[in-house]
Amino acid sequence: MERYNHRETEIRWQKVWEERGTFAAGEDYSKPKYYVLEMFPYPSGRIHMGHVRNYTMGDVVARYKMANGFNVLHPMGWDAFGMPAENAAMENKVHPAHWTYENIDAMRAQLKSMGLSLDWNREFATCDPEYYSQQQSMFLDFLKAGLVYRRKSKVNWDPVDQTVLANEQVIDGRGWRSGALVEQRELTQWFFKITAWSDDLLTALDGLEKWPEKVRLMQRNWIGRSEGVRMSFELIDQGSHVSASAIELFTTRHDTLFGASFCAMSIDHPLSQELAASDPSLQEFIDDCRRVGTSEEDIEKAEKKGYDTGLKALHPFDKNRQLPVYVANFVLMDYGTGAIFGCPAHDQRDLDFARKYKLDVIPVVVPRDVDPATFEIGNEAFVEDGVMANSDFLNGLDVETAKDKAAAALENQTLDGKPQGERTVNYRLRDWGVSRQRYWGCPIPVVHCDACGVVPVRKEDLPVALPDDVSFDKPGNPLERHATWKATSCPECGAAAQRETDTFDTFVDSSWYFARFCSPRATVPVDREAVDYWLPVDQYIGGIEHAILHLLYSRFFTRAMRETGHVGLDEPFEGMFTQGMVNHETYRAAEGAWLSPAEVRIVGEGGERRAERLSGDGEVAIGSIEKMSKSRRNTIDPTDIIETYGADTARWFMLSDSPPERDVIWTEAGVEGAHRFLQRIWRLVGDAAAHLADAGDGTAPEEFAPEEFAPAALALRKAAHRALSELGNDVEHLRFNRAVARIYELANELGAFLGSYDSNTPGAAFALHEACGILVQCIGPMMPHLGEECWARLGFDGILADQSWPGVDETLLLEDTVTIAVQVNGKRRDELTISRQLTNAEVEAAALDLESVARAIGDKQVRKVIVVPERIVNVVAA
RNA sequence: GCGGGCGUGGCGGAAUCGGUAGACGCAACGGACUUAAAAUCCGUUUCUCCUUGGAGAGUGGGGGUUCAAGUCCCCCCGCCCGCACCA
Repeated sequence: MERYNHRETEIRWQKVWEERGTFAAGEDYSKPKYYVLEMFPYPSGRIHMGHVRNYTMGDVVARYKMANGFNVLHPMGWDAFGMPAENAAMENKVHPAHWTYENIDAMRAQLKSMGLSLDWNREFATCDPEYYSQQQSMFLDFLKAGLVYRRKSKVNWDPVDQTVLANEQVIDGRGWRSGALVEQRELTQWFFKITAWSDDLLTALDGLEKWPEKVRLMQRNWIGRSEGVRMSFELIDQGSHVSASAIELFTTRHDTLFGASFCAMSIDHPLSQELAASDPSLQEFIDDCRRVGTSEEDIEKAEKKGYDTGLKALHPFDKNRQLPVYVANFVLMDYGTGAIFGCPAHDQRDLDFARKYKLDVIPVVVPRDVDPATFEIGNEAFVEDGVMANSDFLNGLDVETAKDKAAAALENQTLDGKPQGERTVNYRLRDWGVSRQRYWGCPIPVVHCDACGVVPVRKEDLPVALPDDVSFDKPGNPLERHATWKATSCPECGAAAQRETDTFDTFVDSSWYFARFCSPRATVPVDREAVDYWLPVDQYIGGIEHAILHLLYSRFFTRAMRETGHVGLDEPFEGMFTQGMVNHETYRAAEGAWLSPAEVRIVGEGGERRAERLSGDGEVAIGSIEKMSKSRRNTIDPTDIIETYGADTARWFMLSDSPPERDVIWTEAGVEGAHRFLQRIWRLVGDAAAHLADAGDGTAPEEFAPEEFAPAALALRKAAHRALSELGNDVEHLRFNRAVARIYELANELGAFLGSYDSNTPGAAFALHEACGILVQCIGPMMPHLGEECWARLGFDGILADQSWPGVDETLLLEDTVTIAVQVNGKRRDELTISRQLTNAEVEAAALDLESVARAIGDKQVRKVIVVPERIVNVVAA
C-alpha cells in the first residue's frame, strides 16, 4: 500500500475547502452561533511554533462546533501597528507599511498551509485605513461621552533618539537602542478613563467562570482594591511658608494612628517640589533618588532614605504630638495621595526607616496573651491581629473594631471645615495612557487650534490617514517633522491649526478587533445586529502574557462601547484559555555560541546521549530546555516541519501528551511518533476500505443494521461509541491530550479487529464501517487533511468538513457486567467480574467466596463488608 | 516578602465524586517478517524479594481523618509562575 503523501493531499484539500467556502461564517442569525478566536498575531514575518499550537487548538474547537451544528465564526487578522516596523524602516530603509504587508503575505501563506478552518473573507490588519478610521470614529464617540481626557504625565524620554520609551525599553536607566541616559519629561498625553470602571472590572471577574482562576487573580491584583481612610494631617509651618495647610494621605491602618511617628511624602509630591524650589539640598536629595535606576532590582536594593523637611504634622487625636515630615524615596506618588504616615511598629518599611532615623517605635497592637508593658518590637514589625494598646480610646479593641472606631472619629472631627478623614476605597489601577509619539500607529483624530484649543476632527473628515512620504533617517517622530501633514484648519473656526501628532498605543487596536470581526467591512465601527448576534467570543485562546493588559483593556473597551451604543454587553470573552509555551532543548558550542537544532546531530541515548556538530567537529553541550527564542537559537521553523511531515503531523503533535495549559517540549522523537501514527491510520483505513469494498455496498445505512452481532463486532461498536462519547467531552473542555489518547485507544481496537477480520461473522462489516466512520470523524478536527482523505477512501458521501458530528448510541455504553476490585482491609486482593444486576448481598457473597480473599483473611474474623455498587468490595477483618 | 500553581515509572502524562494508581504516548527490551536493514506487526516494561505463582513496598517527606487517601486536613521540603516599598 502506498504511503500517505501529505504534500499532495494537504494542498488539494485546502483548495477544496476554499472553493466550497466551507469555513465562511453563515449570515443566518437564527442559528445557534459559536465564536472561536485565537489572539491575532503581530506580523513579524514568520509564524512560530507557539502560533501553531495556539491556532491548532482553536481550530479543533471550531471544526468540532461546526460539526455540532453551530454557525461558527473563526476569523483571523493582524495586529499590525507597532515599533518593529519602524525599527525595520530605520535599519533597512523600507517603509513600515511595505514591510508590514509583505510580512502579512508571508504569514498568511504559512497559516494557510496549516489547513485552519478560518474565514479569510473577514481578514483585516489594524494598519488598514478602513480599520483605523473606524477606531478614530469610536475614539470621537468616547471623547464626547467623557471617557477620554488629556493631562500632563511623565514619560521616559530618550534625548538621542528624540523619542518616548516604554518602561521595558529602559535598561539600567538608558535607552535600549541609543544607550543614552533616559530623562523624565512631562508631556500632555491622552488617557482613557479605565478607572471609571475600577470596581466593575473587579467585581465582574466573579462572573467570568470560564476563565482560568489564575488570570482572574492577576487582574484582581492589578486592579488592587483596598479599603481605608483618606485623611489629613494639619501642618505646622515653622517658617518655610508652604502653600498647603495640611497634608493628605491614604491609609489602611488607621487603627495604628497612635503608633505614628512620622509622615513621609513622595519625591514627586507637589509639596516636595514646592519645598525643593527654595531648598537646594532637598532638590539634590530628590535628584539622587531619581538617579537610582528604574529596574525592579535597583528599587529593591535601594535603601530607605528620607529628608527631613522641618515641617511638623499635628497628630489628629493628640494635639500634643507633632510628627516630623520627611520626603522619602520609598513613597510612591502613583498610589493613594503620594503621602503616608509611618507607624514603625506595624509596618516593616516604616520600621526600617525609623531605625535609620532614630524615630520612635511605639507598639499599639499587641499579640493576645502578651503583656503590653513588656512587648517590644525588634527588627520585625508586628503585622498580625492583636489587642490595641497605648491607643487612648482604642485600647483593648481588636484591629477590625479599632479601624471602625478610628474612622468614625476622623469623620466626626473637622479640619478646615471638612471632616478630617473619610472612609474610601483606593485602587491601584490607573487611567490608561494611550499617547505614543510614533509614526506607525493610528493617528489620534484631533487638531490643536490657537483659538479653540483641542478640537475633535469631524467624523466626515475621517480617516486622519498616515502620510506615506515619511523618512526615518532622523531621530524623532516623523509625523512631527513632516513638511505638510500637520497643517490643517480648525473644524470649529476654520483658522489654521495643527494636527495631533501622537498615535495610539497599539493595545488600543487590539482592544476591539474581536468586535470588528463580526462585521469587518461595515462603514461604522461595528454593525449592531452583527455584534449582538456574534458577541461575546465564546472561546478565546492565547498566551498568558496577555493575561492582564490586553484582556483588561478589552474589557474596558467593551464597557466604553456599550456606553456609546456600539455594543450591548460588558464582557467580550465568555470563555478564556491560556495555552502553554513551546520549549526546546538548547545547544552550545565549545566557544559558547548558541547552536540551532538544525546545526546539531544527536547521538546515543539515555546517559550516553550527546550532541555533535553537523559541520565538522567540536564539542556541543546539551543545555537546558527553554522557551523557543531567537536569542538561544532553539527555534524550530513550522514551515520546515510542515514541509517534512505535513501540517497534520505538526498539529497532532501539538495536541498530544502535554495538557494544553502547560508547556510542551518539542522533540524530534515526538514529531516522528506523531507522523507514524498518521501513517498507521492511513494503513488501517486502507485495510478497512478493502474489506468494505469486498462486502459489496461500501455504505451501510442505519436501517441495514443487522439483528445480530458477534462478540468481536459488538466489542468494536462499544469501543467506538465509548471513544466518541469521551472525546466529545474532552474537546468541550479543551482537554486535547486526553482526546488524543481516546483516538489511540480506538485505533488500537480497530487494528486488533482488522487483524482477525472475518467477513462471515455476524455484523462484522457493519461494525467496521461504523467504527471507521467514527474514527475518521474524531480525527477530523485534529488532522483535517488526513480525515478528508480517509473519508474519501472509505467511499463515504460528501466531504468530511460538511458532516454532522455522529451521535453516541448510549445503549452501547452500558455494559451488562462490571469488573470491580475486591479488597481485604483496604488492600486489593482480587477482582470480580459480575452482573450489574446483583444485589449487594450477592456481591458480598461472591467476594467472600474467592479463594484469594479467604487466603488473605486467614484466621481473622470478618467484621464488616463494604460494598460500593459497581465500584469496590472491601472486607474488613480483624 | 505577598499571592498562586505544581511535585505520580527511564520520560511526557492519565486517574472528572475519596473506591483496581500508572490509561495513552515516547523510549527500552524480546519475538515475527526480511539475505540484511528500515518500515511494519505481536509481546514485555513501577520497584524489591523469592521458584512457576505469589509476597511486600509505592503518587516529594512526616503526621492525621476514613472500611478505603495521588485525591481531604495539618506540618515540612523542593520546583515553577505572577506581583513586588501599593501604606
